Amino acid sequence: MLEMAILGLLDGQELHGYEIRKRLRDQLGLLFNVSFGSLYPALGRLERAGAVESTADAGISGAVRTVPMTGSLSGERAAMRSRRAASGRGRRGRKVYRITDSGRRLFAELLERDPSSDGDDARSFGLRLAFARYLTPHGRLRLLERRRAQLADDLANARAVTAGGSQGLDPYARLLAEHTTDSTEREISWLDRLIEAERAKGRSVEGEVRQDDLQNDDMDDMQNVIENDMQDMEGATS
Amino acid sequence: MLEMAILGLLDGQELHGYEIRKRLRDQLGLLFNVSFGSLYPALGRLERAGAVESTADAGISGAVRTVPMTGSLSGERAAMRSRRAASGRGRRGRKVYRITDSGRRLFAELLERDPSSDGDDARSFGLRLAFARYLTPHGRLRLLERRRAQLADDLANARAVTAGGSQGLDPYARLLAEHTTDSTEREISWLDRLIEAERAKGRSVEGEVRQDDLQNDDMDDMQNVIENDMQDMEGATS
DNA sequence: GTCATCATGTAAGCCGTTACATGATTGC
DNA sequence: GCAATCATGTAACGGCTTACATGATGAC
Repeated sequence: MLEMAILGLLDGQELHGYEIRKRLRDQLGLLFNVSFGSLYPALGRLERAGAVESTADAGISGAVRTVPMTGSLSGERAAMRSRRAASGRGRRGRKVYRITDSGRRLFAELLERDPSSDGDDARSFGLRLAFARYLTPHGRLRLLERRRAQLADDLANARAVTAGGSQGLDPYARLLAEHTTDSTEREISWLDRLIEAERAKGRSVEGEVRQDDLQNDDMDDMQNVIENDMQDMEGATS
Repeated sequence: MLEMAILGLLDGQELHGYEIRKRLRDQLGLLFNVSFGSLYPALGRLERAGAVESTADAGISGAVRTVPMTGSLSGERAAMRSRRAASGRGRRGRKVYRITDSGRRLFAELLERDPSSDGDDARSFGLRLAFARYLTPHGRLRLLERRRAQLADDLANARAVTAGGSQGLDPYARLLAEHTTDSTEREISWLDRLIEAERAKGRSVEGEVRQDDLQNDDMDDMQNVIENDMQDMEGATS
Protein backbone atom coordinates (compact mmCIF):
# COMPACT_ATOMS: atom_id res chain seq x y z
CA MET A 1 0.00 0.00 0.00
CA LEU A 2 2.83 2.35 0.87
CA GLU A 3 4.45 1.48 -2.43
CA MET A 4 1.29 2.34 -4.30
CA ALA A 5 1.13 5.70 -2.55
CA ILE A 6 4.74 6.45 -3.42
CA LEU A 7 4.30 5.55 -7.06
CA GLY A 8 1.18 7.66 -7.27
CA LEU A 9 2.93 10.65 -5.80
CA LEU A 10 5.90 10.19 -8.10
CA ASP A 11 3.70 10.09 -11.16
CA GLY A 12 4.21 13.49 -12.73
CA GLN A 13 6.95 14.80 -10.44
CA GLU A 14 10.36 13.81 -9.16
CA LEU A 15 10.78 13.90 -5.41
CA HIS A 16 13.26 12.90 -2.74
CA GLY A 17 12.37 10.74 0.26
CA TYR A 18 12.00 13.42 2.87
CA GLU A 19 9.64 15.36 0.65
CA ILE A 20 7.64 12.26 -0.26
CA ARG A 21 6.97 11.70 3.40
CA LYS A 22 5.62 15.23 3.85
CA ARG A 23 3.31 14.97 0.86
CA LEU A 24 2.09 11.58 1.99
CA ARG A 25 1.24 13.17 5.30
CA ASP A 26 -0.72 16.17 4.17
CA GLN A 27 -1.67 15.60 0.57
CA LEU A 28 -3.42 12.29 1.15
CA GLY A 29 -6.62 12.68 3.10
CA LEU A 30 -4.87 13.37 6.44
CA LEU A 31 -4.16 9.79 7.41
CA PHE A 32 -0.98 8.51 5.83
CA ASN A 33 1.67 9.30 8.36
CA VAL A 34 4.53 7.02 7.50
CA SER A 35 7.89 6.86 9.27
CA PHE A 36 11.32 7.05 7.62
CA GLY A 37 12.12 3.59 8.82
CA SER A 38 9.29 2.45 6.62
CA LEU A 39 9.68 4.88 3.73
CA TYR A 40 13.34 4.43 2.82
CA PRO A 41 13.25 0.65 2.69
CA ALA A 42 10.14 0.92 0.51
CA LEU A 43 11.97 3.25 -1.89
CA GLY A 44 14.85 0.79 -1.91
CA ARG A 45 12.53 -2.08 -2.80
CA LEU A 46 10.89 -0.09 -5.56
CA GLU A 47 14.26 0.83 -7.00
CA ARG A 48 15.56 -2.74 -6.93
CA ALA A 49 12.36 -3.82 -8.64
CA GLY A 50 12.92 -1.23 -11.37
CA ALA A 51 9.76 0.73 -10.60
CA VAL A 52 11.69 3.90 -9.79
CA GLU A 53 15.13 5.32 -10.59
CA SER A 54 17.16 7.66 -8.43
CA THR A 55 19.72 10.32 -9.21
CA ALA A 56 21.80 12.40 -6.84
CA ASP A 57 19.83 15.63 -6.75
CA ALA A 58 20.44 17.06 -10.23
CA GLY A 59 19.40 20.74 -10.29
CA ILE A 60 16.61 21.24 -7.79
CA SER A 61 13.43 21.83 -9.78
CA GLY A 62 10.59 24.14 -8.78
CA ALA A 63 8.49 21.11 -7.91
CA VAL A 64 11.02 19.90 -5.38
CA ARG A 65 11.86 23.18 -3.68
CA THR A 66 10.00 23.94 -0.52
CA VAL A 67 9.15 27.62 -0.01
CA PRO A 68 12.47 29.52 0.22
CA MET A 69 11.20 31.71 3.11
CA THR A 70 14.02 34.24 2.91
CA GLY A 71 13.74 34.38 -0.87
CA SER A 72 16.61 35.96 -2.84
CA LEU A 73 19.97 34.30 -3.51
CA SER A 74 19.85 31.21 -1.26
CA GLY A 75 18.25 29.36 -4.16
CA GLU A 76 21.17 30.20 -6.43
CA ARG A 77 23.70 29.05 -3.93
CA ALA A 78 21.81 25.81 -3.31
CA ALA A 79 21.76 25.11 -7.04
CA MET A 80 25.52 25.68 -7.25
CA ARG A 81 26.18 23.30 -4.40
CA SER A 82 23.94 20.64 -5.82
CA ARG A 83 25.70 20.86 -9.20
CA ARG A 84 29.00 20.36 -7.47
CA ALA A 85 27.56 17.43 -5.56
CA ALA A 86 25.93 15.72 -8.52
CA SER A 87 29.30 14.95 -10.08
CA GLY A 88 31.07 13.88 -6.85
CA ARG A 89 28.43 11.35 -5.75
CA GLY A 90 29.82 10.47 -2.35
CA ARG A 91 28.23 13.40 -0.57
CA ARG A 92 25.18 11.94 1.19
CA GLY A 93 22.84 14.47 -0.29
CA ARG A 94 19.32 14.29 -1.54
CA LYS A 95 18.41 11.38 -3.69
CA VAL A 96 15.74 12.26 -6.20
CA TYR A 97 13.38 9.51 -7.35
CA ARG A 98 11.66 9.28 -10.71
CA ILE A 99 9.03 6.72 -11.72
CA THR A 100 9.83 4.40 -14.65
CA ASP A 101 7.47 2.99 -17.28
CA SER A 102 7.46 -0.31 -15.47
CA GLY A 103 6.66 1.57 -12.28
CA ARG A 104 3.75 3.27 -13.97
CA ARG A 105 2.37 -0.09 -15.05
CA LEU A 106 2.83 -1.46 -11.56
CA PHE A 107 0.98 1.53 -10.13
CA ALA A 108 -1.96 1.02 -12.48
CA GLU A 109 -2.14 -2.63 -11.48
CA LEU A 110 -1.93 -1.95 -7.75
CA LEU A 111 -4.58 0.73 -8.04
CA GLU A 112 -7.02 -1.54 -9.85
CA ARG A 113 -6.55 -4.42 -7.36
CA ASP A 114 -9.21 -5.24 -4.81
CA PRO A 115 -8.73 -2.80 -1.89
CA SER A 116 -9.72 -5.48 0.63
CA SER A 117 -6.56 -7.39 -0.30
CA ASP A 118 -4.37 -4.94 1.57
CA GLY A 119 -5.72 -4.95 5.06
CA ASP A 120 -7.01 -1.66 6.45
CA ASP A 121 -10.18 -1.05 4.49
CA ALA A 122 -10.75 2.63 5.11
CA ARG A 123 -7.15 3.58 4.38
CA SER A 124 -6.90 1.40 1.36
CA PHE A 125 -10.12 2.77 -0.09
CA GLY A 126 -9.18 6.36 0.71
CA LEU A 127 -5.83 6.03 -0.95
CA ARG A 128 -7.36 4.62 -4.10
CA LEU A 129 -10.01 7.31 -4.18
CA ALA A 130 -7.35 9.99 -3.87
CA PHE A 131 -5.72 8.53 -6.97
CA ALA A 132 -9.01 7.87 -8.75
CA ARG A 133 -8.02 10.13 -11.63
CA TYR A 134 -5.65 7.37 -12.74
CA LEU A 135 -8.42 4.77 -12.82
CA THR A 136 -10.61 4.02 -15.80
CA PRO A 137 -14.23 5.15 -15.39
CA HIS A 138 -15.06 1.49 -15.00
CA GLY A 139 -12.42 0.95 -12.34
CA ARG A 140 -13.62 4.00 -10.48
CA LEU A 141 -17.16 2.73 -10.35
CA ARG A 142 -15.97 -0.67 -9.22
CA LEU A 143 -13.97 0.91 -6.41
CA LEU A 144 -16.93 2.90 -5.15
CA GLU A 145 -19.37 0.03 -5.43
CA ARG A 146 -17.13 -2.43 -3.65
CA ARG A 147 -16.68 -0.02 -0.80
CA ARG A 148 -20.39 0.57 -0.65
CA ALA A 149 -21.13 -3.14 -0.56
CA GLN A 150 -18.61 -3.67 2.22
CA LEU A 151 -20.08 -0.91 4.34
CA ALA A 152 -23.64 -2.09 3.75
CA ASP A 153 -22.54 -5.51 4.90
CA ASP A 154 -20.91 -4.16 8.06
CA LEU A 155 -24.06 -2.21 8.76
CA ALA A 156 -26.26 -5.27 8.40
CA ASN A 157 -24.07 -7.23 10.82
CA ALA A 158 -23.99 -4.39 13.28
CA ARG A 159 -27.76 -4.07 13.21
CA ALA A 160 -28.24 -7.80 13.65
CA VAL A 161 -26.15 -7.63 16.82
CA THR A 162 -27.62 -4.42 18.24
CA ALA A 163 -31.18 -5.53 17.50
CA GLY A 164 -30.70 -8.84 19.32
CA GLY A 165 -28.96 -7.74 22.52
CA SER A 166 -29.89 -4.07 22.59
CA GLN A 167 -31.39 -4.09 26.05
CA GLY A 168 -28.66 -6.24 27.62
CA LEU A 169 -25.74 -4.32 26.10
CA ASP A 170 -23.64 -1.92 28.14
CA PRO A 171 -24.76 1.74 27.78
CA TYR A 172 -21.34 2.95 26.64
CA ALA A 173 -20.92 0.10 24.20
CA ARG A 174 -24.34 0.96 22.80
CA LEU A 175 -23.45 4.63 22.47
CA LEU A 176 -20.42 3.64 20.46
CA ALA A 177 -22.33 1.15 18.34
CA GLU A 178 -24.95 3.77 17.52
CA HIS A 179 -22.39 6.34 16.53
CA THR A 180 -20.54 3.86 14.36
CA THR A 181 -23.80 2.90 12.70
CA ASP A 182 -24.67 6.52 12.00
CA SER A 183 -21.25 7.24 10.53
CA THR A 184 -21.47 4.20 8.33
CA GLU A 185 -24.89 5.24 7.07
CA ARG A 186 -23.59 8.69 6.21
CA GLU A 187 -20.62 7.26 4.40
CA ILE A 188 -22.88 5.01 2.39
CA SER A 189 -25.06 7.87 1.26
CA TRP A 190 -21.96 9.88 0.41
CA LEU A 191 -20.80 6.97 -1.73
CA ASP A 192 -24.21 6.81 -3.35
CA ARG A 193 -23.84 10.42 -4.41
CA LEU A 194 -20.37 9.76 -5.81
CA ILE A 195 -21.58 6.68 -7.66
CA GLU A 196 -24.47 8.60 -9.16
CA ALA A 197 -22.10 11.36 -10.25
CA GLU A 198 -19.79 8.82 -11.90
CA ARG A 199 -22.70 7.21 -13.71
CA ALA A 200 -23.92 10.57 -14.94
CA LYS A 201 -20.47 11.30 -16.29
CA GLY A 202 -20.48 7.92 -18.01
CA ARG A 203 -23.87 8.58 -19.61
CA SER A 204 -22.84 11.95 -20.99
CA VAL A 205 -19.70 10.44 -22.52
CA GLU A 206 -21.68 7.56 -23.97
CA GLY A 207 -23.89 10.02 -25.85
CA GLU A 208 -20.87 11.51 -27.55
CA VAL A 209 -18.52 8.60 -28.24
CA ARG A 210 -20.21 5.27 -27.42
CA GLN A 211 -17.06 3.32 -26.59
CA ASP A 212 -17.85 1.56 -23.32
CA ASP A 213 -17.10 -1.92 -24.62
CA LEU A 214 -13.90 -0.79 -26.26
CA GLN A 215 -12.70 0.52 -22.94
CA ASN A 216 -13.37 -2.77 -21.21
CA ASP A 217 -11.35 -4.60 -23.83
CA ASP A 218 -8.48 -2.22 -23.30
CA MET A 219 -8.61 -2.95 -19.62
CA ASP A 220 -8.42 -6.69 -20.12
CA ASP A 221 -5.42 -6.35 -22.39
CA MET A 222 -3.74 -4.17 -19.85
CA GLN A 223 -4.37 -6.67 -17.06
CA ASN A 224 -2.57 -9.34 -19.07
CA VAL A 225 0.48 -7.21 -19.73
CA ILE A 226 0.62 -6.31 -16.08
CA GLU A 227 0.23 -9.83 -14.75
CA ASN A 228 3.64 -10.75 -16.20
CA ASP A 229 5.17 -7.60 -14.89
CA MET A 230 4.05 -8.40 -11.38
CA GLN A 231 5.84 -11.70 -11.40
CA ASP A 232 9.13 -9.91 -12.11
CA MET A 233 8.29 -7.49 -9.36
CA GLU A 234 7.50 -10.14 -6.82
CA GLY A 235 10.66 -12.04 -7.60
CA ALA A 236 12.77 -8.94 -7.19
CA THR A 237 10.94 -7.69 -4.12
CA SER A 238 10.93 -10.74 -1.88
CA MET B 1 -4.68 -3.59 22.99
CA LEU B 2 -5.91 -7.09 22.23
CA GLU B 3 -4.97 -8.08 25.76
CA MET B 4 -7.00 -5.23 27.20
CA ALA B 5 -9.99 -6.30 25.16
CA ILE B 6 -9.66 -9.89 26.34
CA LEU B 7 -9.38 -8.87 29.98
CA GLY B 8 -12.40 -6.61 29.63
CA LEU B 9 -14.52 -9.37 28.17
CA LEU B 10 -13.37 -11.82 30.81
CA ASP B 11 -14.34 -9.46 33.61
CA GLY B 12 -17.56 -10.91 34.89
CA GLN B 13 -17.68 -14.11 32.84
CA GLU B 14 -15.53 -17.10 32.04
CA LEU B 15 -15.02 -17.81 28.37
CA HIS B 16 -12.98 -20.02 26.08
CA GLY B 17 -10.90 -18.70 23.19
CA TYR B 18 -13.23 -19.44 20.34
CA GLU B 19 -16.06 -17.66 22.11
CA ILE B 20 -13.86 -14.71 23.04
CA ARG B 21 -13.14 -14.19 19.40
CA LYS B 22 -16.83 -14.08 18.51
CA ARG B 23 -17.64 -11.59 21.23
CA LEU B 24 -14.71 -9.45 20.27
CA ARG B 25 -16.09 -9.41 16.75
CA ASP B 26 -19.67 -8.45 17.42
CA GLN B 27 -19.83 -7.08 20.93
CA LEU B 28 -17.20 -4.42 20.42
CA GLY B 29 -18.34 -1.68 18.07
CA LEU B 30 -18.08 -3.85 14.94
CA LEU B 31 -14.38 -3.46 14.32
CA PHE B 32 -12.35 -5.88 16.38
CA ASN B 33 -11.95 -8.82 14.10
CA VAL B 34 -9.00 -10.71 15.43
CA SER B 35 -7.61 -13.97 14.07
CA PHE B 36 -6.89 -17.12 16.07
CA GLY B 37 -3.24 -16.83 15.26
CA SER B 38 -3.32 -13.65 17.24
CA LEU B 39 -5.81 -14.57 19.93
CA TYR B 40 -4.34 -17.81 21.29
CA PRO B 41 -0.82 -16.48 21.73
CA ALA B 42 -2.31 -13.47 23.51
CA LEU B 43 -4.20 -15.76 25.89
CA GLY B 44 -0.99 -17.68 26.48
CA ARG B 45 0.89 -14.52 27.33
CA LEU B 46 -1.82 -13.38 29.71
CA GLU B 47 -1.82 -16.76 31.44
CA ARG B 48 1.96 -16.83 31.81
CA ALA B 49 1.79 -13.32 33.26
CA GLY B 50 -0.80 -14.48 35.78
CA ALA B 51 -3.54 -12.19 34.51
CA VAL B 52 -5.83 -15.09 33.65
CA GLU B 53 -6.18 -18.73 34.69
CA SER B 54 -7.51 -21.56 32.60
CA THR B 55 -9.29 -24.80 33.41
CA ALA B 56 -10.32 -27.62 31.12
CA ASP B 57 -13.97 -26.83 30.53
CA ALA B 58 -15.55 -27.60 33.89
CA GLY B 59 -19.36 -27.86 33.52
CA ILE B 60 -20.40 -25.59 30.68
CA SER B 61 -22.20 -22.60 32.24
CA GLY B 62 -25.13 -20.78 30.72
CA ALA B 63 -22.84 -17.89 29.85
CA VAL B 64 -20.59 -20.08 27.76
CA ARG B 65 -23.22 -22.10 25.91
CA THR B 66 -24.14 -20.94 22.47
CA VAL B 67 -27.83 -21.40 21.59
CA PRO B 68 -28.52 -25.18 21.54
CA MET B 69 -30.63 -24.88 18.35
CA THR B 70 -32.28 -28.30 18.61
CA GLY B 71 -32.83 -27.94 22.34
CA SER B 72 -33.66 -31.11 24.34
CA LEU B 73 -31.10 -33.69 25.46
CA SER B 74 -28.00 -32.76 23.46
CA GLY B 75 -27.10 -30.42 26.31
CA GLU B 76 -27.20 -33.27 28.80
CA ARG B 77 -24.94 -35.42 26.70
CA ALA B 78 -22.48 -32.60 26.17
CA ALA B 79 -22.27 -32.03 29.93
CA MET B 80 -21.58 -35.76 30.49
CA ARG B 81 -18.80 -35.79 27.95
CA SER B 82 -17.22 -32.66 29.35
CA ARG B 83 -17.27 -34.14 32.87
CA ARG B 84 -15.48 -37.23 31.59
CA ALA B 85 -12.99 -34.98 29.81
CA ALA B 86 -12.32 -32.62 32.70
CA SER B 87 -10.62 -35.36 34.70
CA GLY B 88 -8.62 -36.93 31.86
CA ARG B 89 -7.08 -33.67 30.59
CA GLY B 90 -5.47 -35.01 27.43
CA ARG B 91 -8.56 -34.54 25.36
CA ARG B 92 -7.92 -31.27 23.50
CA GLY B 93 -11.20 -29.75 24.56
CA ARG B 94 -12.28 -26.26 25.45
CA LYS B 95 -10.06 -24.32 27.74
CA VAL B 96 -12.01 -21.88 29.86
CA TYR B 97 -10.30 -18.69 30.94
CA ARG B 98 -11.03 -16.73 34.10
CA ILE B 99 -9.54 -13.35 35.03
CA THR B 100 -7.45 -13.11 38.21
CA ASP B 101 -7.17 -10.23 40.67
CA SER B 102 -3.86 -9.29 39.16
CA GLY B 103 -5.51 -9.39 35.75
CA ARG B 104 -8.23 -7.06 36.95
CA ARG B 105 -5.64 -4.59 38.17
CA LEU B 106 -3.78 -4.87 34.88
CA PHE B 107 -6.99 -4.21 32.99
CA ALA B 108 -7.72 -1.08 35.04
CA GLU B 109 -4.23 0.20 34.34
CA LEU B 110 -4.35 -0.52 30.61
CA LEU B 111 -7.75 1.13 30.36
CA GLU B 112 -6.59 4.31 32.07
CA ARG B 113 -3.45 4.60 29.89
CA ASP B 114 -3.19 7.16 27.12
CA PRO B 115 -4.98 5.66 24.09
CA SER B 116 -2.48 7.25 21.71
CA SER B 117 0.21 4.95 23.16
CA ASP B 118 -1.20 1.94 21.36
CA GLY B 119 -1.20 2.93 17.73
CA ASP B 120 -4.53 2.99 15.95
CA ASP B 121 -6.33 5.96 17.47
CA ALA B 122 -9.89 5.24 16.48
CA ARG B 123 -9.76 1.60 17.54
CA SER B 124 -8.00 2.32 20.73
CA PHE B 125 -10.46 5.03 21.69
CA GLY B 126 -13.45 2.92 20.69
CA LEU B 127 -12.30 0.01 22.75
CA ARG B 128 -11.82 2.17 25.81
CA LEU B 129 -15.19 3.80 25.36
CA ALA B 130 -16.85 0.40 25.12
CA PHE B 131 -15.34 -0.41 28.52
CA ALA B 132 -15.95 3.06 29.95
CA ARG B 133 -18.11 1.63 32.73
CA TYR B 134 -14.89 0.36 34.33
CA LEU B 135 -13.32 3.84 34.32
CA THR B 136 -13.67 6.39 37.08
CA PRO B 137 -15.81 9.43 36.17
CA HIS B 138 -12.57 11.35 35.99
CA GLY B 139 -10.91 8.82 33.70
CA ARG B 140 -13.95 8.79 31.47
CA LEU B 141 -13.84 12.53 31.03
CA ARG B 142 -10.12 12.42 30.35
CA LEU B 143 -10.65 9.79 27.66
CA LEU B 144 -13.31 11.83 25.90
CA GLU B 145 -11.40 15.09 26.14
CA ARG B 146 -8.18 13.61 24.84
CA ARG B 147 -9.96 12.16 21.87
CA ARG B 148 -11.67 15.45 21.23
CA ALA B 149 -8.38 17.34 21.36
CA GLN B 150 -6.76 14.89 18.97
CA LEU B 151 -9.57 15.21 16.45
CA ALA B 152 -9.62 19.00 16.72
CA ASP B 153 -5.92 18.96 16.01
CA ASP B 154 -6.32 16.71 12.96
CA LEU B 155 -9.05 18.98 11.73
CA ALA B 156 -6.89 22.09 12.07
CA ASN B 157 -4.08 20.45 10.12
CA ALA B 158 -6.44 19.26 7.45
CA ARG B 159 -7.92 22.71 7.04
CA ALA B 160 -4.50 24.34 6.87
CA VAL B 161 -3.61 22.05 3.97
CA THR B 162 -6.94 22.28 2.13
CA ALA B 163 -7.07 26.05 2.52
CA GLY B 164 -3.60 26.48 1.05
CA GLY B 165 -3.73 24.21 -1.99
CA SER B 166 -7.47 23.89 -2.46
CA GLN B 167 -7.52 25.04 -6.06
CA GLY B 168 -4.46 23.03 -7.11
CA LEU B 169 -5.56 19.80 -5.44
CA ASP B 170 -6.91 16.87 -7.41
CA PRO B 171 -10.75 16.79 -7.51
CA TYR B 172 -10.97 13.26 -6.08
CA ALA B 173 -8.45 13.99 -3.37
CA ARG B 174 -10.49 17.04 -2.46
CA LEU B 175 -13.71 15.06 -2.33
CA LEU B 176 -12.06 12.69 0.09
CA ALA B 177 -10.57 15.47 2.17
CA GLU B 178 -13.94 17.17 2.46
CA HIS B 179 -15.69 14.02 3.50
CA THR B 180 -13.04 13.27 6.09
CA THR B 181 -13.33 16.79 7.42
CA ASP B 182 -17.11 16.49 7.70
CA SER B 183 -16.90 13.16 9.50
CA THR B 184 -14.36 14.55 11.91
CA GLU B 185 -16.55 17.53 12.68
CA ARG B 186 -19.49 15.27 13.39
CA GLU B 187 -17.43 13.10 15.65
CA ILE B 188 -16.26 16.13 17.56
CA SER B 189 -19.76 17.36 18.18
CA TRP B 190 -20.82 13.86 19.23
CA LEU B 191 -17.95 13.88 21.71
CA ASP B 192 -19.06 17.29 22.93
CA ARG B 193 -22.47 15.86 23.72
CA LEU B 194 -20.93 12.92 25.55
CA ILE B 195 -18.63 15.21 27.51
CA GLU B 196 -21.52 17.42 28.50
CA ALA B 197 -23.51 14.38 29.62
CA GLU B 198 -20.60 13.17 31.75
CA ARG B 199 -20.20 16.60 33.34
CA ALA B 200 -23.88 16.75 34.10
CA LYS B 201 -23.67 13.36 35.79
CA GLY B 202 -20.70 14.62 37.81
CA ARG B 203 -22.58 17.72 38.92
CA SER B 204 -25.61 15.77 40.10
CA VAL B 205 -23.40 13.43 42.15
CA GLU B 206 -21.47 16.35 43.61
CA GLY B 207 -24.70 17.80 44.98
CA GLU B 208 -25.41 14.58 46.86
CA VAL B 209 -22.07 13.32 48.14
CA ARG B 210 -19.30 15.85 47.42
CA GLN B 211 -16.45 13.39 47.12
CA ASP B 212 -14.62 14.42 43.94
CA ASP B 213 -11.27 14.88 45.63
CA LEU B 214 -11.56 11.64 47.51
CA GLN B 215 -12.07 9.83 44.23
CA ASN B 216 -8.98 11.38 42.72
CA ASP B 217 -6.91 10.26 45.70
CA ASP B 218 -8.20 6.75 45.29
CA MET B 219 -7.11 6.84 41.69
CA ASP B 220 -3.59 7.95 42.52
CA ASP B 221 -3.18 5.17 45.05
CA MET B 222 -4.41 2.71 42.52
CA GLN B 223 -1.94 3.92 39.92
CA ASN B 224 0.93 3.27 42.30
CA VAL B 225 -0.13 -0.26 43.10
CA ILE B 226 -0.50 -0.95 39.44
CA GLU B 227 2.82 0.49 38.38
CA ASN B 228 4.65 -2.32 40.21
CA ASP B 229 2.33 -4.88 38.81
CA MET B 230 3.12 -3.79 35.30
CA GLN B 231 6.81 -4.41 35.76
CA ASP B 232 6.12 -8.04 36.64
CA MET B 233 3.85 -8.22 33.65
CA GLU B 234 6.37 -6.80 31.24
CA GLY B 235 9.09 -9.10 32.50
CA ALA B 236 6.91 -12.13 31.99
CA THR B 237 5.48 -11.00 28.68
CA SER B 238 8.54 -10.07 26.69
C1' DG C 1 -19.46 -42.06 7.44
C1' DT C 2 -18.72 -37.78 6.16
C1' DC C 3 -19.20 -32.80 6.12
C1' DA C 4 -19.64 -28.42 8.63
C1' DT C 5 -18.54 -26.26 12.63
C1' DC C 6 -16.29 -25.91 16.90
C1' DA C 7 -11.84 -25.71 19.02
C1' DT C 8 -6.76 -25.06 19.83
C1' DG C 9 -2.48 -24.26 18.52
C1' DT C 10 2.30 -23.23 15.67
C1' DA C 11 5.21 -21.06 11.91
C1' DA C 12 6.28 -17.86 8.57
C1' DG C 13 5.80 -13.58 6.96
C1' DC C 14 4.22 -8.59 6.23
C1' DC C 15 4.00 -4.12 7.23
C1' DG C 16 4.80 -1.07 10.00
C1' DT C 17 7.03 1.11 14.23
C1' DT C 18 10.83 3.21 17.48
C1' DA C 19 15.50 3.89 18.39
C1' DC C 20 19.81 4.59 16.78
C1' DA C 21 23.67 6.38 13.70
C1' DT C 22 25.27 9.73 10.51
C1' DG C 23 25.94 13.82 8.19
C1' DA C 24 24.72 18.44 5.47
C1' DT C 25 22.54 23.11 5.50
C1' DT C 26 20.76 27.24 7.42
C1' DG C 27 19.89 30.81 10.75
C1' DC C 28 21.44 33.35 14.43
C1' DG D 1 30.21 27.73 16.41
C1' DC D 2 25.86 25.81 17.72
C1' DA D 3 21.13 24.51 17.39
C1' DA D 4 17.34 23.36 14.43
C1' DT D 5 15.96 21.25 10.50
C1' DC D 6 16.77 18.67 6.48
C1' DA D 7 18.18 14.26 4.83
C1' DT D 8 19.26 9.21 4.56
C1' DG D 9 19.72 5.06 6.25
C1' DT D 10 19.97 0.44 9.58
C1' DA D 11 18.45 -2.77 13.38
C1' DA D 12 15.41 -4.60 16.47
C1' DC D 13 11.16 -5.45 17.50
C1' DG D 14 5.74 -5.56 17.65
C1' DG D 15 1.43 -6.99 16.50
C1' DC D 16 -1.12 -8.78 13.43
C1' DT D 17 -2.16 -11.91 9.33
C1' DT D 18 -2.36 -16.25 6.56
C1' DA D 19 -1.45 -20.91 6.11
C1' DC D 20 -0.85 -25.09 8.13
C1' DA D 21 -1.63 -29.03 11.50
C1' DT D 22 -4.72 -31.40 14.51
C1' DG D 23 -8.63 -33.14 16.48
C1' DA D 24 -13.64 -33.33 18.63
C1' DT D 25 -18.68 -32.84 18.03
C1' DG D 26 -23.02 -32.75 15.81
C1' DA D 27 -26.21 -33.15 11.92
C1' DC D 28 -27.84 -35.74 8.24
